[in-house]
Amino acid sequence: MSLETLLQAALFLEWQAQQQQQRTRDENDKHLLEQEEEEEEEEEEDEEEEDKSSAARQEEPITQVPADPEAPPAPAPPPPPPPPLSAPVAVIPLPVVTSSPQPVIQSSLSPPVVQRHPPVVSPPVLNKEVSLAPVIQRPPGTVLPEIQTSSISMGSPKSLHHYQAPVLAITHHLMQQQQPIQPQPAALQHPPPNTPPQPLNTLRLPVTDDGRANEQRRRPGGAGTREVHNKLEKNRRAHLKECFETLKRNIPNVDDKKTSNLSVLRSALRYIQSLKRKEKEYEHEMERLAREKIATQQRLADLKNELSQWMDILEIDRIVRQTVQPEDDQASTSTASEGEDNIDEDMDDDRPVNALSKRQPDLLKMVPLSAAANNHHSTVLPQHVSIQQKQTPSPHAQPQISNQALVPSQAMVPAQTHIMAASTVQSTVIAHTATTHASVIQTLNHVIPGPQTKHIAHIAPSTSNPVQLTTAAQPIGHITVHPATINHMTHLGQQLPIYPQPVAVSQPMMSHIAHTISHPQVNGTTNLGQQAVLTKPTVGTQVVHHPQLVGQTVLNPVTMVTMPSFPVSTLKLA
DNA sequence: CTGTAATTCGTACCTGGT
DNA sequence: ACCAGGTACGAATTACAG
Repeated sequence: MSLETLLQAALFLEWQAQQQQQRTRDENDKHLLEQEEEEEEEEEEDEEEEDKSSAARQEEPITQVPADPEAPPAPAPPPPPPPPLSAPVAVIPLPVVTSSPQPVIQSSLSPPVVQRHPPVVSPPVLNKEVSLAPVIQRPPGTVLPEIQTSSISMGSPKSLHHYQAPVLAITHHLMQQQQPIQPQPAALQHPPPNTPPQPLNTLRLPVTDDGRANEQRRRPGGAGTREVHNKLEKNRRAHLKECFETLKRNIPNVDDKKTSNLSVLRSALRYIQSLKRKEKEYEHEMERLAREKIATQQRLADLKNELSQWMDILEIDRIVRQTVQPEDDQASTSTASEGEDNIDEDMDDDRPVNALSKRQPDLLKMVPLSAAANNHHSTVLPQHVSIQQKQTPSPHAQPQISNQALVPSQAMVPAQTHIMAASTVQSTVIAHTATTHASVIQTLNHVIPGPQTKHIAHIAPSTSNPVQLTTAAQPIGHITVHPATINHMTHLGQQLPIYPQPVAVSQPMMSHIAHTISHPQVNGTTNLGQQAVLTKPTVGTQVVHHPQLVGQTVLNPVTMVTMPSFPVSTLKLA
């Protein structure tokens, strides 16, 4: 009794020790298992392909199996049940069962006993408790060597570490090794009564011959190697089982129960196929998104190009507008300044001319008539004036420039002059570029061309190189930009070079300018330069404050800057 | 409907062969 | 180390008698 208890206690302690070791190994093994899962999945793909074919094969056979002659073998087992005759076998264990001190080990050991030798314990009279009895009652003399051998074999880290088998499997195996001993006493006492159901294979040898079996087990290369082999095989099965469990855990929607290894493999196959389908779908989606991205980028590039082209067009328009502005400004200026009071102002504009012609016939004489006759612009100005004044319809066709530039009012703005119409709202500075300058001169030429109108004979600095206008008329007077004008201009562009020298302006022009710059809207008094001195023309410019314009906003102020040698003459007509 | 025997299925084990 | 054949067991299912 004491030896048995000591033996069981030792086994239990050993089991605990191994369990602790295994716990430490399991942590490391988890990583390996995870790696193995991947390997297994790959393997399973191959296996499953075979399974598919085999499954298809098996499914058919399954239905056919009942008809197969294999059915007879199944009924063959019935013979085994009949042999329940070994009642005496159970007689011995019975007293021992009551003395079994540790039922825990009994429960773990009991199944193998029944498995290994069902014929021996098979008698229906005996319950499992009866069959358990031999386990506890095994003779110590035989058990100890078994434990030693088993413990040695189990102690080898090679086998344990190799398969990472669960502790239970190992311990179970360890205890199973004790089992062959159990039947031995029974076998010794009771020769195998039911040999027919279980064929006389090698398993019988250790059972039947106690001493010889032990010798064979210990004998290298003999039957003793079977134990080691069984153990390794058991570890292998345990490993395989662990892998299946791991695989099962990684498959979604798989019942923990009712899942055989075969079903696990099938579900894994389905899962892998579904993953592959999803992968393809995602690849297609990525391709689509990539194409969409490329198309979007292309569209963006096109829009950028279009935008840049539009910017260029706008820039060109701006430049064109600036070049054309003088004409428009000139026209609009006159319109703005004379629009509302065109009746009166026009009369004023005309009157001075007439007055001028009357008062200073000499000046009129100075204007060459041939120039007026040859220059087609001579016909323009009257037309222009007539349009502005709305008094006399244009007898002749308007020149191209005047078509665009000479816009009398908003009501008469044609569709093609929308740019100028928009620009008339704000004050405009005629840029000081050469082209602008030329255009300014040209515009002035158009607007104030000839001697017939006697509006302007010459606008040019009074220096040695004056800018000669087409009319080549004698300067009527000199004008420098009024400080107010410059003041008004400076806020638009302070860096604009102000032409310091006086400019010769005809009387009507001077009158017009004087009228405009003296408008209450332009009331700057800052003296920006010594050159900015307004000198009244000698011809006597009339400065008229139109009552209707007082306090009103001039819609289209114009600033013209005149430069000397290339100069941009700035004349602000506010 | 219930209890029991028979059957099936899945799993574990042993063993020999490769 | 792996595999296949054979064996055995437990659980679940099915068939059947009472």
